[in-house]
Amino acid sequence: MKEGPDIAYIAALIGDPARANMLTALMSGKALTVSELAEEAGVTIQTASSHLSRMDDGGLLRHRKQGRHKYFALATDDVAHVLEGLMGLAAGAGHLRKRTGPKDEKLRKARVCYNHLAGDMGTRLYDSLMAQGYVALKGEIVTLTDQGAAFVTSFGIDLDALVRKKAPLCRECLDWSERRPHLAGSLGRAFLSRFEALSWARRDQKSRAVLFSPGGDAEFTRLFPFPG
Amino acid sequence: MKEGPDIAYIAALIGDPARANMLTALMSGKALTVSELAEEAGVTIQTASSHLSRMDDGGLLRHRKQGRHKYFALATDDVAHVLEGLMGLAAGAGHLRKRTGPKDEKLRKARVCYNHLAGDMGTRLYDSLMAQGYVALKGEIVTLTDQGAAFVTSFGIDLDALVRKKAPLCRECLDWSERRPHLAGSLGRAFLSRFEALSWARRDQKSRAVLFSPGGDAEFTRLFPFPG
DNA sequence: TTCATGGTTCGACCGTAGTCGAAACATGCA
DNA sequence: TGCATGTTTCGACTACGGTCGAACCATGAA
Repeated sequence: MKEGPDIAYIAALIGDPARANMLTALMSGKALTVSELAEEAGVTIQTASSHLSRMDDGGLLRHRKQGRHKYFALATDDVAHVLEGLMGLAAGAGHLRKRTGPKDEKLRKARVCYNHLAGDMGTRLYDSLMAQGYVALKGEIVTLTDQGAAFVTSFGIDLDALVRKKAPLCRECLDWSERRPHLAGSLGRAFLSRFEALSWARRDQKSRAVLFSPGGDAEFTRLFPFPG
Repeated sequence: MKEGPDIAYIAALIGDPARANMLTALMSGKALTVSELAEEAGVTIQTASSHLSRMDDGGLLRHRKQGRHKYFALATDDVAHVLEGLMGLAAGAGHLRKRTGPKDEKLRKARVCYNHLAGDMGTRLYDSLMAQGYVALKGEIVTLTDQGAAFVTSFGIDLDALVRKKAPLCRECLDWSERRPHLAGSLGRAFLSRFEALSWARRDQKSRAVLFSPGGDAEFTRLFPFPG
């Protein structure tokens, strides 16, 4: 009857609690097995299997078979982007699944958004890179400046390796807790990896939280000062 | 059990066909009455009323009572943004509600995205403004340059009036058909209004399509040339 | 006041889709 | 080959929620 894409189909796919739990778990960026996702969603393996194949068909997920395991991950960054947007709407409407607690506090400070850093520290990183002239918006695309390239390399990121990949280097991603953009793309991912390699931060095993050590926090603030 | 916002609640709200139809209709940016939306969704007025109040509670809509009419609109630009993202996923997965036809062609060329111009011409406008240095990305925000301000004013847009409003002047919005950003925000809205005022284009009454006249198309291309 | 129109509430019906148990299938290991 | 583990398929149950008819409420016009 109507024109345009069938948004109800996709939204309904996301709109089931069990599936939403799995998708949220996959926002960690890690590929997870059917059993792990069943556990996350609080549902038996059979139902999880059914849900996962439907989301796969719907283009939300991609999978990789490895021996007798089947690993699922979000299909694209776009999917993660939409999920983050939905989180923003849900948070804005005051529909948190759990009232704000200590865990929530950590998530707002720093967390993994698919594969890059989000939350307060994510937006601070982005703002600081902008303010120092390391990244700039050229045309519709966020680009790394010459100074930025030098900085990134000196920071220990193998820029050439990133450039060789097809994936876009820089992208904006809207943060649900800060309601401002932060850095995504392969560079965003590289920054997070580098923070972990330097032992500035480590990922919480049980949630999306990224835990900075006191020393790491200090180094981070030194290198990425507030723009104002 | 899980941390974070309840995305299933919001997604399920969008995921019902009747509600999705109403939301899609509201992407035109026009405020519509209960009866009109019932018509759009192909459902009786009672059920429409129920759906609308639920979406209102969920923060997706806002409403305004006017006499015995009740007008509904999307609550914020963020909602429109997420809907556009969902359309992108649905289109990417090949789930169009109707197979591509002549109407679809027009939508891809130029359409209304909430209140601003989207589709091929929307992204062309944005790219051209960027390339000519009229807008630039400063920090995390898209800003109008001094030259841009002069241009906009000379084009007949009352910039002072826009600035006086609280709403952000420029924003990016991701286009589902082009898969690239275009200009949103109050300036995006103002451009579309100006195109209509100049009779370069008019809105299709029955769809989200924006129909450019041959003359309007030529003027548009002259003023907003391809960046390449 | 009376009437017409737009919207809401109530109650009942019904179908879809989420759920799980059981059994089959697949893969790796000994 | 046999066994253990991971995943899928099948079938049946159930409940949640979308739907509508009917009656009720609200507003504006005559």
